[in-house]
Amino acid sequence: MEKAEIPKKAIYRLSIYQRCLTKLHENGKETVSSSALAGAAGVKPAQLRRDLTYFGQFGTRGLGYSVQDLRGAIREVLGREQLQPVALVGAGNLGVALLRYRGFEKEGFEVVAAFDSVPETVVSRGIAVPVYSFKEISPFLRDNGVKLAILCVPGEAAQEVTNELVVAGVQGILNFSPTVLQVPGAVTVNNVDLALELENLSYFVSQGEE
Amino acid sequence: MEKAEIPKKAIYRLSIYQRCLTKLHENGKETVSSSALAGAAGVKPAQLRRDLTYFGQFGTRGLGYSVQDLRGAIREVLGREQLQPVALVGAGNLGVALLRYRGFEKEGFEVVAAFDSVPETVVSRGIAVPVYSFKEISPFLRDNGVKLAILCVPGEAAQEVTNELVVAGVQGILNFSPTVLQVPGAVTVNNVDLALELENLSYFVSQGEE
DNA sequence: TCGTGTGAAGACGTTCACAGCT
DNA sequence: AGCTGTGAACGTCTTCACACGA
Repeated sequence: MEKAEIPKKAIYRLSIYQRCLTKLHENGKETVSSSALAGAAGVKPAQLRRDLTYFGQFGTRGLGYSVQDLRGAIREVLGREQLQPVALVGAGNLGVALLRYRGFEKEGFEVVAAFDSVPETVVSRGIAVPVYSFKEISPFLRDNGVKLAILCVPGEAAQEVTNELVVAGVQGILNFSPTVLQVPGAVTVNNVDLALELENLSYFVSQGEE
Repeated sequence: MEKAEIPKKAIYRLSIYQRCLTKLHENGKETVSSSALAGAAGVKPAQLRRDLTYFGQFGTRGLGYSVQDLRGAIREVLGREQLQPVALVGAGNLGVALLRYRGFEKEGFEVVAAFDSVPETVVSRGIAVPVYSFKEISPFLRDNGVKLAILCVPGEAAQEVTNELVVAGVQGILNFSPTVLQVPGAVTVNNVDLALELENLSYFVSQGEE
């Protein structure tokens, strides 16, 4: 992997650029300048150009970028060429909430299965996804080539379940549990910690009072 | 505000340190060294010490930190001395999911009200929080001194609703909508973008295949 | 001339390494 | 002796400013 020098934040911004490009595309725009696109994405033009050059040269000097082409290029970089299957592990309060939410599917991810330690207890109202026991994790993920997992188990169980996911071949984990996960270098963990985010806001709110 | 030089990431780490301290406290530990606490939090000892010195001196040289005292100090820094009321705006799929989740309350935040453009349509099963119309946002938030909001409206409505929240005195917004919000400098926005996180993982997963 | 691509500078955050207190 | 607190070095990301091509 010779791309070690790409900032992780740049990958996030790539997704944002893509959204903006989609909007431009829907509005019939065919080309866009770095300043226009950067403005829409909430970054500086130089940053946008730098981010893109991590992956190649996509623009035409004096003209800008082709909305169509750039969109395709970013999609390819992000590995979103084909639909990615996702497993959801831990169908407790938050897990079921996310299953009901289904916002992932709109964005091109398919939650193909859910797993819970006690699958029978999962209230299945409004859930279109099958719920299996933890025992099925390894065989199912392997057989279906699932490489992405959404982890919503309680903090105490998180590491243990994670180990199982890693053995089953999962390479990316979206971790909603309040636990710092230990994983091999080849596995990526993105943490979404709702309590942490609120606590963080709390700090800035109390700042303002002084 | 003379604390402009504190990295935002440091505030997040503070929350993590606090969780570790709580665990240590429950285990009856009275003091802890920077290396032990840093290990539990998944950071380097020097980073932990640096983070703490942004806010003062809490340790004893040759000895370490008092678990109890440090916990109190961090709590104070984070502005978590008293219960913070939170409003949830946008009771669609995700909004209702989060109301059902109730994981915030465990961590000391109270969701005091929800708002929706069509409050009548909100399925109230399992929701203990009153749902009001958007019109009520300003008076309610003002009267109840709510300074934190969780925003779960669709992307198109996000900026408009945000403006209203800002006028109503909200200073911190946890934004689940896929929109880059424009807010005055005194307002903090933390973005939680589930699709973005999955897309990001998708990049790293496809990296591994090459 | 216009806007991209990029070397160089700058800002920011992290880590080192050790001075200094207990 | 042990561990914190911190100046200084380092690495990383961002921004500038301009050369270069369309």
